[in-house]
Amino acid sequence: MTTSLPLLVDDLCCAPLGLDPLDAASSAQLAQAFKALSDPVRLRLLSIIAAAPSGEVCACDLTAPVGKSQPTVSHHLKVLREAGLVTSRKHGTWVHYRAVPEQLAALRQVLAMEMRAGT
Amino acid sequence: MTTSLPLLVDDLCCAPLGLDPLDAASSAQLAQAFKALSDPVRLRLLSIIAAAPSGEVCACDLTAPVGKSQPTVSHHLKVLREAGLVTSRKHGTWVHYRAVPEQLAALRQVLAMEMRAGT
DNA sequence: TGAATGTATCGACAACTATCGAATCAACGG
DNA sequence: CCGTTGATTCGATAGTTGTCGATACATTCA
Repeated sequence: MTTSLPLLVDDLCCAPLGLDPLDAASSAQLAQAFKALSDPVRLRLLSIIAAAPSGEVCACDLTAPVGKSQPTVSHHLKVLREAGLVTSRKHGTWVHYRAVPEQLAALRQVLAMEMRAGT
Repeated sequence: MTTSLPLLVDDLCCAPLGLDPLDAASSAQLAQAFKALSDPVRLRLLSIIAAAPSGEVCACDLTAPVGKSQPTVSHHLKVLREAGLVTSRKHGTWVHYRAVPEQLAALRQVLAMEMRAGT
């Protein structure tokens, strides 16, 4: 960019960029959260959990709907948990999962980035 | 909450799941969109594009901010384009990228899944 | 205690991805 | 025409990830 001595070249290429909209650190952190949603199985799991009437879903009821093995589902639930999208709670032998609305809201807000474009 | 540890536990593991909140097809399609956001470089690129005052950003001005090689940036822009998050427009020698607000809005709506939980 | 069941972890493998250098394509200017 | 510049594509490689079977852990029940 900015070739050597642009004489007539000033208007054509680009309007000046906006200010730094997302630094490297923030983007890395957010990317991890979005990465948790980048798998169909995890999306379905989260969807099932979030849409549960009681707000909680037993892990034992999550393997069948997604059609994956129990270790696989456990792995995906761990990813969702580490991304802060769900929380787990032991209830006797079982583990109940619950969505974290605040985290979902945070991601929603990031996707509203185009709103920040002034003028 | 409520009473804890019932003795004859048989059916009480889980409250019945909600209805199918996200079928396999939808989740696959959505996962692809989120996957496009699951990389820090792509997030920054989209952020820069979306926050541009003019609404468009030349590809030539996108390599420096993310600190990646030009082919790499081109690759990421292609991913964003195929995910429907940005559109490209040739302007002479340069290519200008523009965010797609509708797609961002669609993803925001998906993240509002917990709102669909009735009761 | 031992058996049974629900979860989580481990080990391994196949598939995918990010990254870069080099080559190729496209468009403009002299 | 060529030469320059921007953008895409290609080939290769290192790292990541989804998946499952086998295993280990935890809890409840007999």
